[in-house]
Amino acid sequence: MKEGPVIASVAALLGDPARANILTALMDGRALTVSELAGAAGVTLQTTSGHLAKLEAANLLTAEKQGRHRYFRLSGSDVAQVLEVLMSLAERTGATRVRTGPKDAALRSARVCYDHLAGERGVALLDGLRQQGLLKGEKDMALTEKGHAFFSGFEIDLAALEKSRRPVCRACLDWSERHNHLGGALGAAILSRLIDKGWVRRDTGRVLTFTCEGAEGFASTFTPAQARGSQAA
Amino acid sequence: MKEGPVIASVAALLGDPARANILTALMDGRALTVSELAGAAGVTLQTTSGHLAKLEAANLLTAEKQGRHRYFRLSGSDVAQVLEVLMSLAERTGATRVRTGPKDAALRSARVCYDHLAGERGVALLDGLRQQGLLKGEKDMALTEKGHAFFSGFEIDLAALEKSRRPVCRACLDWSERHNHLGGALGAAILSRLIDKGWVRRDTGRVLTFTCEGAEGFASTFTPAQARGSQAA
DNA sequence: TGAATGGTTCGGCTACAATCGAACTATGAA
DNA sequence: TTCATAGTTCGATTGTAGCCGAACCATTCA
Repeated sequence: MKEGPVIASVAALLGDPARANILTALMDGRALTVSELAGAAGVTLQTTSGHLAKLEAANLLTAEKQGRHRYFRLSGSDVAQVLEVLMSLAERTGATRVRTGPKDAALRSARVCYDHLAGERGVALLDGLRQQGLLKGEKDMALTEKGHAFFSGFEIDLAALEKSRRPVCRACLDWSERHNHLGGALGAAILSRLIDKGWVRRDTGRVLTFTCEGAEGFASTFTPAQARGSQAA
Repeated sequence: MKEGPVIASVAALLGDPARANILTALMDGRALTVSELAGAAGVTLQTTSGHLAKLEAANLLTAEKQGRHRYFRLSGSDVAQVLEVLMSLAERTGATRVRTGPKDAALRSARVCYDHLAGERGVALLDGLRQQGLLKGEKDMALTEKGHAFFSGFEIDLAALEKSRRPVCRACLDWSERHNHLGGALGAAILSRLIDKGWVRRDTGRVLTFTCEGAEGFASTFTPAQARGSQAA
């Protein structure tokens, strides 16, 4: 049978510190150049190039060339999900060190997971959508009629989303919260809309910052009145 | 920040072939001795001992001594879940080689994931419970009243399950099916009940075999009439 | 054209970690 | 007691993979 080695090869790829840094740097879903990744990984350009070749060969990353740059991104949100699950395990087993710098708190509050919102806010978003009856289902979720109406009001082009081969709604396990948040095409669309509206700002790394009116708007839009009470700054 | 290394250390543990074999051998939730694991890993006893020490230090395994044996088991079902997710990714990215021996098909049909039912049957079980309105919710699922009644009829002591600190219902991503199946205390209890009733037999490894009347009983109990049609042998 | 920037390839160095033989401890059986 | 089985510890070996310096392509800009 030998199924062990199957997971071993991919796990070994994630097991090198430099590569792990590269992958987590890409968890925000953006595409980065080799030099940027070299900076994130803390190794030289040559070394980074070698790592990227391996990751690409294993289909964990995809590359595209633009001018004299090569941009790398995760090959799919499932890669990001594996990373989140691993962080979750690492935390449970206490492999976690130092603990909670100031940035850590920000990460727990709101961060980008590949291309959608994660952290407390991400979980709150999904819960809110469910409580308002806009979304139904468990793993393969779907929008209700009410949900369709809601999102056209929110200026999201659902028809376009449904055309792509990417699932519209997808549950994604949240590393810090241990609940699901909303991924998929809709999750991505919501985040980009939040940014467009100026509700959310993208900091360096994966941290997302809610503006003042953004926090209010978010809460009143997605978090129904009865569900409030635990909304940190 | 350096969060990369956090996942790197645990991923590196999973990345060694011998250790990966050890862990997958333990995925059926049973506790195995050092010698048994040495056999599964294909290395000598000394080497195995070293690996086990590392895995235990990282809290991925727990050990207990019994006479002159030492039994190792996964430290929790979350470890099993990480392994399943990794397999899932390995399959998607095509790290999978040779493909589908006869045993592979059996594994896809029904296998044990830590201590509960996985594979086609596992997914069917969860779907069936939902369709019959016995279970509700998405990630943190819960039994409905109807569900409570149903399982006392099935001779499962729910009160006992609820006393343990382990969650009663837990969604667990299925490696082969890419859907959820039912883990948690209830998932474990159901599987052990299925075995007690003689509906399911545990083969070597993780394969589960349904007896003839077991397959019938399972279908009529958990799979409501309208959901049938795709039940392989 | 030449210069500068972004990436890749090559070769050699280094370090680490997996492995096993052999010696040692502990439990149980005769 | 003595023997046998289960497991650990130690030391030495080995292989491999990460790393970087240096040289080499490729693209853009002047």
